Amino acid sequence: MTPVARPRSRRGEGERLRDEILTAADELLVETASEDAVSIRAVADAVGVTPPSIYRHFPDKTSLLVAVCLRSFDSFAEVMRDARDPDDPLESLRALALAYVRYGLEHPEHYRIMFLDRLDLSAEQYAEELMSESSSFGVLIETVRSLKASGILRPELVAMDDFHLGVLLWSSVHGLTSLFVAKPNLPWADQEALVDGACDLILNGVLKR
Amino acid sequence: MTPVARPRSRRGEGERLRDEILTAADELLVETASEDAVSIRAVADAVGVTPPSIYRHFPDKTSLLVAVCLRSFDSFAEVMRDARDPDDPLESLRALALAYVRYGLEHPEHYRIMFLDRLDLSAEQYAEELMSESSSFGVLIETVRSLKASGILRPELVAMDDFHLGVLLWSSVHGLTSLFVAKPNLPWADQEALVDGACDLILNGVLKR
DNA sequence: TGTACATCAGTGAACGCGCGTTCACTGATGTAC
DNA sequence: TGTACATCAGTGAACGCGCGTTCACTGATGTAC
Repeated sequence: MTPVARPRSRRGEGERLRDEILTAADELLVETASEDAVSIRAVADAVGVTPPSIYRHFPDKTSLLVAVCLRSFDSFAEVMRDARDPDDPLESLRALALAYVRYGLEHPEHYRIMFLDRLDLSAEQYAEELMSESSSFGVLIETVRSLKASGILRPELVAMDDFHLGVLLWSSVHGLTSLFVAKPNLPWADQEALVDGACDLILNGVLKR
Repeated sequence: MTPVARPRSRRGEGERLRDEILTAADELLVETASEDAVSIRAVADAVGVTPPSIYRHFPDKTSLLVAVCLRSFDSFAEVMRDARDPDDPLESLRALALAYVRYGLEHPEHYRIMFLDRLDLSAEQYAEELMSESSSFGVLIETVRSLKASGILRPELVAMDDFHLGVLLWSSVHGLTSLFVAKPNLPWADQEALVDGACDLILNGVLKR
């Protein structure tokens, strides 16, 4: 509402606005806790620019949201990379699981657009995301390989495709996280204990007898 | 668009419209595969009635959606009740898991409004839903109790709160299901194999060594 | 060094749309006398 | 048996809103000569 003074970018620095738009969209998402509140007009307002300016950088609203989503993937992947323990694959798995759930609880709106909402990337975009070593899934796959190599996994799992096993582990933590994020009114009682329980369940399901 | 002829209900049968509204909203949800398409106006149109008529039966749009959601809970619970095997708790667990994922894949829009979307019931509504023996969660809890009684579970799990253990099992299948439903473009390769893998993981995590 | 000009970042006004919701109403139907 | 009337199911028209998007434009800025 209150117009923000924003100086026009210098010639050749037009791309700066693109970044400001993404940042504003992201902040809007977090502050309003609602994807619906991230409208072209609201973003333009937040940046201090008129709506048509957005179209100079994004062909339509969906592209803007996808860009916000890709940004989230990056920051989420960074959290995952920081969480892993390169020396101990089992410890790494546990640490990743805990960091994963924590990220969801601390950034519910980001978690939503990445993993819960209707907003779906193209198969190609996903393929690229999954293949990248530095992506969150890449970090998981790396851990899967270390686990296999360490010889502590059940043999059926060692024989399993990396991607396949990665998805199973992912979905195990995603289940609890997405329920927490999507249905905060459910009487969870003790979320932390549930997370611990989920970790134990995964580890017990995964380790050799 | 084409006006549907709908005769006015007789005196005292006004409640019939309420049912027609819910059915129309449900069909709209399924046909358009989009919660956004379920607007007061679209529902009124589908029933063959003017928008203000909706307000005779629902105070606002959210109440209508909640009613649709509660209906979904009922039909989903019926599927779960039919899936269980009263004689074999372990078989029951596996059957529930398979039926659960299948339901999600076959009714993605219902799955969405029940477990993925922003639409959140009140804590009281959830408590009632969870407490009911005939609800889907009630069926799960019943299976949890049989499992505990059968003596095949790991002792830590037997010591665990029923609700707690129920949530863990629930979240295990919800993880995969919600990913399938929310992100159909992800290159899943073989969904069925993943479901089998998830079941095995759960059973291995849950059974005595 | 000065100036004409192309380029570029952004504007202002408007488009048509569908939405949730409110309001005063109408007209068929069952009921009381 | 006939009629006045209250009730009830639903209507018609309108409200104000915010949305995505398009269009022709403006005016500052760097550059070529």
